[in-house]
Amino acid sequence: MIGLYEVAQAAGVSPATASRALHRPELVALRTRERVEQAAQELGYRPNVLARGLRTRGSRTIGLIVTDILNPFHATLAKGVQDAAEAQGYTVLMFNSDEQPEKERRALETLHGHLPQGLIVVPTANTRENLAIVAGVPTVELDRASGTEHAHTIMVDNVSGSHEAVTHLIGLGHRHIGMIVGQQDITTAQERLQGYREALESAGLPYQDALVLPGNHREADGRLAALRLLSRRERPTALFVGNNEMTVGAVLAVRELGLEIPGDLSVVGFDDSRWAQTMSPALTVVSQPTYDLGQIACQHLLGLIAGQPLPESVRLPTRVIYRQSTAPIAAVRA
Amino acid sequence: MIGLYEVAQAAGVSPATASRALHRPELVALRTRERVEQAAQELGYRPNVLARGLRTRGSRTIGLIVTDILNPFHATLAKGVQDAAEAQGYTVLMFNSDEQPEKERRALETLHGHLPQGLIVVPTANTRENLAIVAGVPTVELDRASGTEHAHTIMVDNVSGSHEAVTHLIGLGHRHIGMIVGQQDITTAQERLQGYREALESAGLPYQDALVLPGNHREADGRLAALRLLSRRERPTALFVGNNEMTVGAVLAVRELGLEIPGDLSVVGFDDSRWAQTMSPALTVVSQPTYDLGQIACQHLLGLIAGQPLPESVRLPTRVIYRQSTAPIAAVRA
DNA sequence: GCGCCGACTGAAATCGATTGCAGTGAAGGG
DNA sequence: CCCTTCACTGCAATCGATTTCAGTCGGCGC
Repeated sequence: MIGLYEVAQAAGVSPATASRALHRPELVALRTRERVEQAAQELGYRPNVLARGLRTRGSRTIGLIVTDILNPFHATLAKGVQDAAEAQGYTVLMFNSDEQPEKERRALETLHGHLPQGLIVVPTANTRENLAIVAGVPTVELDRASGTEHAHTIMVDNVSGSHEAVTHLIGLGHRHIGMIVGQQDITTAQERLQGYREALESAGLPYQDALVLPGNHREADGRLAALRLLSRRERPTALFVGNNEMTVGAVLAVRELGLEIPGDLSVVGFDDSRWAQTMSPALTVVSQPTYDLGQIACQHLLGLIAGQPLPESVRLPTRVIYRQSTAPIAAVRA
Repeated sequence: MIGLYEVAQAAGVSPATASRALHRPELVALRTRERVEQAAQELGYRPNVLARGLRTRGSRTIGLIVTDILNPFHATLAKGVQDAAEAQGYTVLMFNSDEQPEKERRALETLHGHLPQGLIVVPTANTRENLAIVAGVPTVELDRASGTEHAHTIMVDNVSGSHEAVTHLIGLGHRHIGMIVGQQDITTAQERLQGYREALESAGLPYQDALVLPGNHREADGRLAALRLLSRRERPTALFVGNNEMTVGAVLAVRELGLEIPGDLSVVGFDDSRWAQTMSPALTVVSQPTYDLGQIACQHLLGLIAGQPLPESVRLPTRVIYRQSTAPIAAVRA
């Protein structure tokens, strides 16, 4: 392994000078610096991040914990974070919590040993307690809030997105609008439900508990919830699903039941995806600036690390994309 | 920060003994060990991975470079690798090359500084040269081969999968079978094309260059290639697409042209996905044991690190999943 | 009772990079 | 011509964990 020592030898200086030449150029004579730089170049010197991190307590590493890398939403977040980190010379240590607080805890413990300079986490139900493990490390919560006081959060405007989507359905004449929503221990699910309720309220429609079914964020849950909801005597004419995975399940359930979209049922999903774009009919969705969310979270974190004053909460806008899965209720009645 | 020193103090021993107590228990008296363990527990001691890695040159870290984390295939590989690594107490440093040799090189350089104990890479076109950066580090090539001599590779049986898929189409009576295939600088693309050729040959059908169009692995390329192929005077009656992303593009192109699947055209894709399962009609595909591929690659690598003798090349089987996107040609003629 | 063995423990070196402090030499001012 | 100053460089300590080597101490055999 080529170490600083070898470079120093080759350049005929001490390791101390070599070190300075490479990252504090102003402290070293020009000629010396050039010799060192050339030696480093020729030998293919790469600093040992471990040694440097140990000494400076600054590993130029940040941690990222997402809940499910197989979910394209999270994969996109991760890419946003990574790209932003790489642009600033930071390395990302990524972990999956699979939505399990216990796995999240283990990930945080592992991470802690790597002395990360910052942390981005998509919280699970227990994140507030788990974060104690990395107390003192600048942290940004992404997509959801853990409830920790004064935590920095980067989220989207779930309430508005949800509100707009449901208002759209109401505008099409729908009065019985079902919702499949995530567990209420997660802020995104709470907020999306809130948007649904507020939209109904704005339109003077009653909120019916029976039309709202919870699911555990995954496809299978979405399918079961949709099957139940659509088997009711008085079937909803529209369905709003609170996340991307459950939307897939819900659409499959609709097909199983032999219902036509949007003829028998209008459907709106939360979070756009290639699947939503290419299924037929293409799905109307509340889209989120997912990649930006990741990038901004990372930039925000790097700002925190640098000690910049930053707002505690950032909300990015959501936007409804109108496609072919929603239609006026008239079509149904006809 | 709680270091080994603090633990040692609390237990009334030297750091040396504390260190041994925690990971070489047989060298320490039982009572001492218990005191140290309890102290570590109470103080919430977590070893500093940097210091340990520096000293032992074994960071219990492996590197992973995939070409596109947004591609569910790669995300699944990554998850397989991560799960296997975590099970053995290894941490994964993941990078994206975005199919760009230059980004791959940078990733390798960064990785090198982290002294990984092993490396798993999905090669790009230049990997053979780039790997010089981490010479000496046990490396496993995943999904593709870089061409490096004596490299360890974990791949699927592309030739068979491709062969079986095309033979299936031939069996349905298809004689003009188009193929959209990746750039030939990547082994998977070469092998899939080879399977296509061999299947034709086995059936005594001629290979027609004009029916095979290359694409750069992405959706847009698949779409363009399909548009070209399907606009020919003598339109193919079946289409075999060599990877998942291009398949999406191809299917979109088919829709644009107003063709029915499988009525006007049978389609087979390579690599299963949720999209393939839920599009209508559901897509016939050559499926790969993607998650296993990642897991096995990781286990293989950990085996190499441990110095086990292992075969240089591992091939996992592919399997054709017959769904609704393929039909007898009779239906077309009728 | 003496000596030896073995089980444990601790001091100190080590990994590689960084950095406070001190030292060197040359230049410049008086 | 001497002293100060400043630019530059090197020594050595440091980060935290591991590991070699050299003890220490009790116990056991003879």
